[in-house]
Amino acid sequence: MNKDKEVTIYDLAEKLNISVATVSRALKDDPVVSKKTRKKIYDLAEEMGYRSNHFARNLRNQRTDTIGVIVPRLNSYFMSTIIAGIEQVANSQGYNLIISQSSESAEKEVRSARTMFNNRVDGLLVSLAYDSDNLDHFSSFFKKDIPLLFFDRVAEHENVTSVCIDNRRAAFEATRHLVERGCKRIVHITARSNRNVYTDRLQGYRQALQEHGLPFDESMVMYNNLSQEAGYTAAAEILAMPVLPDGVFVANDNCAASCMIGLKKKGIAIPADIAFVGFNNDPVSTVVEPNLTTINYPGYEMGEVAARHLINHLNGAALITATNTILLRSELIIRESSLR
Amino acid sequence: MNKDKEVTIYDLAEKLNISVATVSRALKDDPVVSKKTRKKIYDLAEEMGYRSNHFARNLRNQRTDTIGVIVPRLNSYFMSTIIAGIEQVANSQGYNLIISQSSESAEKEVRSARTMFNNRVDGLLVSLAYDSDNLDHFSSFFKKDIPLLFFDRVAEHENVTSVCIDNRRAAFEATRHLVERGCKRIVHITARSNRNVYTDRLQGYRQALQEHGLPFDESMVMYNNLSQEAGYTAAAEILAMPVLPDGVFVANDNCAASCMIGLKKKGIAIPADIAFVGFNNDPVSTVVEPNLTTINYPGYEMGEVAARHLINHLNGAALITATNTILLRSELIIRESSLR
DNA sequence: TTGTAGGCGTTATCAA
DNA sequence: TTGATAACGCCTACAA
Repeated sequence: MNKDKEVTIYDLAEKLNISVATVSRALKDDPVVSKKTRKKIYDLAEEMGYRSNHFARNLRNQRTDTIGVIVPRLNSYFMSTIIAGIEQVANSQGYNLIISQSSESAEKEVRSARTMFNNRVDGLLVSLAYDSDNLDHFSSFFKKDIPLLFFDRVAEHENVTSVCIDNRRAAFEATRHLVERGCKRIVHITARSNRNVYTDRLQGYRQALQEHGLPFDESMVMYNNLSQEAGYTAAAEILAMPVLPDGVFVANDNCAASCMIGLKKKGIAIPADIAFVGFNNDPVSTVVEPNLTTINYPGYEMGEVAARHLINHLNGAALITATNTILLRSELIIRESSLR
Repeated sequence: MNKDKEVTIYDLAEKLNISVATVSRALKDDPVVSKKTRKKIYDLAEEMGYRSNHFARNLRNQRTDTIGVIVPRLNSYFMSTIIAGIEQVANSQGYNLIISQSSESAEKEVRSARTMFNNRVDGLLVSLAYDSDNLDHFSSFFKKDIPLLFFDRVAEHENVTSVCIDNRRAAFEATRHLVERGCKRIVHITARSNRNVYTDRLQGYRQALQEHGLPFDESMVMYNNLSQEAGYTAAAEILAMPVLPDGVFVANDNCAASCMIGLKKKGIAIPADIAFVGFNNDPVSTVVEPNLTTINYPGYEMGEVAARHLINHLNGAALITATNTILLRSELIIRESSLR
């Protein structure tokens, strides 16, 4: 057993006194190779510890069996659930994953895209950063017909399929639920961003108000980064309002939970004084008291669907450009935070 | 601009009437190439949309600039924080990440290891699965001197550096804290696993009891998978105990939080009746009421340290085999759940 | 400072 | 059914 040298098909061929071509064919289960030869080759390969060289193969084949993934942040329960779904599908189909995070910066997203491109990924899955406004950094992918797919944080582009939920509708239902529970002054806490997930939710919120004859008041929309800390700040801001709201719809559970806690500390009763609805169905939503009414966001499923769709395209089983948008089902989960 | 053909250094060389060798050198900023030529080459490369071919390069260089990462699960806040740290360092050093999850199954871990090996990762970062008991599946890495590093869920091996916290000591401090708060009957909830993180915590728990003259009672140790659901079940089990405990130390915040909630629903006052300490400092710990006393686990930092250490070794800046274990600092964060 | 040429390990084409 | 051989794109002695 040679310790410092890789075994190649040449070694196998030489030892068996056959050609590398035959070895190569046998290793790919080409039926044209006789059963006997094939077995001999497999056995020897096993014995000598042969492993195929991906680079040599990729160099020839012009494909990498690798899928690139770019996400805004890795460290959230929500995003990691999506990635788990992606990994599950990709791995079962023999694809590797290269993952990189844009840290919510358009600039870093550009760099990540370039890296992915240079690494010759077969396809790319992207959830866009807060502030990345144009898609020029993906043009190299379009030019080379490398399939691209957006998930969660998406954008319109003729060559790209988007996988997401109907954020407008989900927000509409969340807000309507509050209205039906008797709320008349509903605050919406969201992120200042042009990303679909936020603009759509804002739209759904507005629409629900409108359809129920409630006025839309720009001062009732609060913008922050939706972090836990931001939730506490938001609580303080709410308390400082001339007239307190009676409902709050937050675009993210973590922020909603800490906001609730901040208010409770100041003696506000939830849901009696102010009802709450969050978004995502994060683990915190069943820990905070009262448990948080929220939108169930199918993260794992979204990852699976995105990966499967891309891979189908890669295998020629489906044409990605034919699909514009895949909407996953989301639903309102009603818990105590809104039951008043 | 050719649309369907890759630009190679040959194309550049031909167009400029120089040799590929010069082009290759210029592209790597070899100082031996004259400034003028180098500029010409860079400009043309830019203009023609040249991108280096990683496979060809890897095929020559026998390295991939890729680090493999195997983790038990991707979808936890805790693990994704570590990965974010790894990504940050790896990316800044020009390394790519291939990530795969073992889903807590030794069998899948074996497969993942093989995939990583075949992908010729330059190094491997691993957090072991619950039940993977031997390290045979990494022997191919050892044979080829591919550096391997364990983090969080580690195991002893002469060729592997481990990055973790002092779980025994952290658990000791957590338990001691409960004792100092007057707890005499302390339950420990953990996972049934031989992984260091659990055995060490159990040991720390035992030691703290012992040093404070409290008896260790095997029936006070409850084993489950530390999930949120398991926390509710644990609450029921605690309520069914002949004598209620007055303190609970849980090896994971998520499980601790839901256990607290389960108990509270049945009228148990926390911390007055039963004090709680968790582990990890997960976001839920500041959402659950009362806020959970816990061990702050430096996940992001752990990811950074693990990645940096591996890369230093790869760059020849440090010898990985010389280091046995890197212990990160963890600390007890005292919140209301234990203040009685 | 630049050029020549061989080789990294595979696969596909053509011929036998 | 098998074999010989030319790419795939890059890097690096060695030579000039």
